[in-house]
Amino acid sequence: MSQTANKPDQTPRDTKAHSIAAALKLFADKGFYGASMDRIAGEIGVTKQTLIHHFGTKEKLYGSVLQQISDSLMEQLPDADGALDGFARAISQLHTHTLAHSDATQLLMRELLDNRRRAAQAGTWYLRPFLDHLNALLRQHPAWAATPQAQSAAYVYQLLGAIKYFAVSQTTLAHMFPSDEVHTTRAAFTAQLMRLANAGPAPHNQE
Amino acid sequence: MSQTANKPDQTPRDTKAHSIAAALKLFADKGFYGASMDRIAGEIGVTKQTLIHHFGTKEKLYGSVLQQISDSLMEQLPDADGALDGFARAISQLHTHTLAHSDATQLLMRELLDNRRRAAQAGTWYLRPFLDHLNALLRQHPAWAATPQAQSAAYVYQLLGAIKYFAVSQTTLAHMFPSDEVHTTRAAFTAQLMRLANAGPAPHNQE
DNA sequence: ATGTTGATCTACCAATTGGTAAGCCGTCAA
DNA sequence: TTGACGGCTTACCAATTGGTAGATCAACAT
Repeated sequence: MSQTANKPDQTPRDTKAHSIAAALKLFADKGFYGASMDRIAGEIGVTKQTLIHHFGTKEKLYGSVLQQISDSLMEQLPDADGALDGFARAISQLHTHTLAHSDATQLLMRELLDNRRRAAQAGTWYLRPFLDHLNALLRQHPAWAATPQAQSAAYVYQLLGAIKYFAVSQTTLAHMFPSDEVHTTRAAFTAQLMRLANAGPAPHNQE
Repeated sequence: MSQTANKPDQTPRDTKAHSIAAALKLFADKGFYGASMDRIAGEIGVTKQTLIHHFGTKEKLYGSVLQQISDSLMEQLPDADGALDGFARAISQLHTHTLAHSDATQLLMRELLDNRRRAAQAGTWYLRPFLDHLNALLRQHPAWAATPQAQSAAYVYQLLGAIKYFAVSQTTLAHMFPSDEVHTTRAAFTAQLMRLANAGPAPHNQE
């Protein structure tokens, strides 16, 4: 901070990437309204106007963050020609290794909460490509494709549900009960839930 | 709007209740930062200063909202001397009939996301009494009390998880896949998950 | 040298934020 | 009647919000 005027000491082009990273962290931490342009810019040592220069508006910056998350998820999706076992395992790992521990998860949860308002009425539902791709993948697996839309919806339901379910409970529980036993129990329950999710669509059951 | 000066046309004392109701709705919809005092006040036809007069500060208004939710949940908790079956069913109904469809759920989800920051550092974790009570209840049920803290934590984990899991997925899925099949599948999966939750702490399993 | 372009800055701006100060006006007890 | 009090108001306030306008500076092609 407090440079003379310009700062050629760092690669100029990755300011955009730095901005998105900082915005991701702050949006995830404080939400859309809670994170100000000044704060985000200050986090990477530039002024708010630099962000505006690169992204135009706050909404578009937010959109860029979500877009990057969506792209990242897309890249991690397994190929369509893989076996069902490998496919399920890849999805599971995508969740366990990426979604469960990242700021992106927190932001996605916030986005899902705000979804109906901002994303829907703005006409841009950034996770759509990811979900469509997932849908297309599932459609090619006969074992899941009895009713393609329903199956993919159910799967997305489980996936997104798991994202929220795991991530929030993790921090919340750790705050409420700083004990190791909690994690043991949680791990067991998690395993059971994953088994349930991997078992495919829910069968009929009484009551 | 545009009254002369006072407005004795409505009971004066329930302005506080109206304020909390309006604040609940707006906080749930837009989050803490997204809901302004002016907006909340305008929603019930008073000025922002009226809210400040009653609650002191925005944080305290937010706290009052959470407090009321917590109290409401407390009231719906079953008695400690009931049978385990009835207890589990009461909790299940508390979720199904109250939490799954209310603004309170949305607000609680936001609160859980913000929890670490605001509630924790402010020293007021408003759900604490509710959780403590739930903990005490579970402690009195030997079937659950092998490791009381872990069991209650696991149960709270399931309960809070279910809150988020159901509510968010409901609106999100409905937006993504406006189909009836989705709800059918979801209902079946929900039933299975509830069965799992009602079965008590997760047993060990391979992998 | 000379333009051009793009990244960044320093001013500003109107609007909105949460909050203070002081007063008005009913109700109700004395 | 009087006076205290609580509910609610109209001013204000400093700070912060997202965003605009214009200038500076480096890089790079001509």
